[in-house]
Amino acid sequence: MIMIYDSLTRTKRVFEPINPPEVSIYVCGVTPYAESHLGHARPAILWDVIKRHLMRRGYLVRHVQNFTDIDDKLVARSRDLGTSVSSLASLHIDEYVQWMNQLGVLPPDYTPRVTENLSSIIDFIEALIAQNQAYATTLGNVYFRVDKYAEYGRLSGRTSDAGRLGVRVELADDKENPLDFALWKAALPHEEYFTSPWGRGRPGWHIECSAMSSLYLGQRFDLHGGGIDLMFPHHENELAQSKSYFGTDPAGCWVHNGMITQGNVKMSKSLGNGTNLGDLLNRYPAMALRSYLLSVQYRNPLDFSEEALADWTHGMERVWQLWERVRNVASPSRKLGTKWENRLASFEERFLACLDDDFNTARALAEVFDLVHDVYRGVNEGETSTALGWARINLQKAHDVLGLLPVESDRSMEMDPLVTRLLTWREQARRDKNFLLGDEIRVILEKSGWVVEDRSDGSNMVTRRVEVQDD
RNA sequence: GGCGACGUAGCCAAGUGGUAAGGCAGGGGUCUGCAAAACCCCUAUGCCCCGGUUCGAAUCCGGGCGUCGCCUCCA
Repeated sequence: MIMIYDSLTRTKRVFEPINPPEVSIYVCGVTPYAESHLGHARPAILWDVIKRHLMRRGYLVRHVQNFTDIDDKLVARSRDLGTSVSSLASLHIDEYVQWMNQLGVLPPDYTPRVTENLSSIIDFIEALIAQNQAYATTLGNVYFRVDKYAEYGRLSGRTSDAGRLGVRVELADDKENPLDFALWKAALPHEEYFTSPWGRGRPGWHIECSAMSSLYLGQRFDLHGGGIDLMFPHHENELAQSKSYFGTDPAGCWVHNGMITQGNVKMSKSLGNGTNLGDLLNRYPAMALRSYLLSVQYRNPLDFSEEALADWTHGMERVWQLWERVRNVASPSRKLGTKWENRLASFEERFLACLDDDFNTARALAEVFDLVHDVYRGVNEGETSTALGWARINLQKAHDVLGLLPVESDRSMEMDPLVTRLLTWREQARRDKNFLLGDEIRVILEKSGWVVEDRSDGSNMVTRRVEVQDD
């Protein structure tokens, strides 16, 4: 039984898919007018975990995440840069896809772009006009008629009292009501445009999601995701559009993730205070970053600090170290009946139960650390092969859903031939008991970022040091 | 001003009525040529403050104080 918190009803409820065993998911993606920052990785990783967990629980998942590849910011920025909207969007989409790939995020089944779905969007708008739920103006704009939609404000908890809702809403000359929002915006003479029954222009921000979610998933789908900052106005408007058109709630459950802040200030592209993902991925193992974002329950805000990330990475290194030791060991063959073994045998049950409860990845990760502890308890009792066998099985199971073990791209730290030579030289020195020389070589390697650790069996392990940037 | 979150050890963070998960840092050990790593043990009589409900509250209710998000593009 999976429990999920629904932002619309503000309750945690048992998840019951509309059409089991299928689960349909629509997540609001990014507007690729600038580089993605850490905040964009949170929903991507969250939904990746949700998807993997649902699949582990036997569901067939269909996952759609859009790209808003046309909007005011893209138009403005591409003009500033002297490039086209589509090439600016493609640049940032490609980068986003590459970073998500590094973070182990499985690609959504569909990643529709607004510019590739204009006919569906225009059809949707025409239908709303036909229902008298929207109106076109002489300026070539089309607006949604909020007054005609009684439930406006249901999702965000705002009343449709214009005096409150419209305090800071920009008044447009051709709106009947300041609360009305654009479904189609007329292009200015110098702007890129698409043609429509209302003239040259582009879709409003919210209509794309109503059109594309229904196109790819149907009038009703199971889960709708996005950042909490999208709840109003974006999701409120989207709900209004879809409910008006179809007469039913589009989503069975609305799932909103909390914001990532830095120094308690929200990261945002417009503020320019976002921590660049590419930079972080260069300096930390991708799985450290991924698991760090999962170390806080998704609805809570996550205040990012480099120090916290570095601390978290140290903790994860213990898990990775155990994985290195067990990745090729055999499955346990004997049944001992000890307490630690029983816990190892029931690990997955507890692990999945954590995720069943509103995808509590923080608790699931705590189970992983407990798992490490239980394994060593077995090792310390002399039952090494049984304990390590369980470690391999359980770490793999945790990894399958959470994604936390090193991937090949992380391990691609090909050593410089010079580093290899130094290591060989140092080994010879140690064999000759020339520890003074050996230590000197270790210092040299450390200065160039390679940490050498000697093991008790005579071998050694070389790792690249995680660099914590000062300030 | 309206709507909504949150405040748990030095730091990060779970926990929605039953007597404080987990991680980092810190202290003490084991192991090691040394070092590091790894492993073991220890570390909040208390959960922002004040009242209340209850046999029992970090958890529920009321009132404070503080922080943040949304109301404008935003994951």
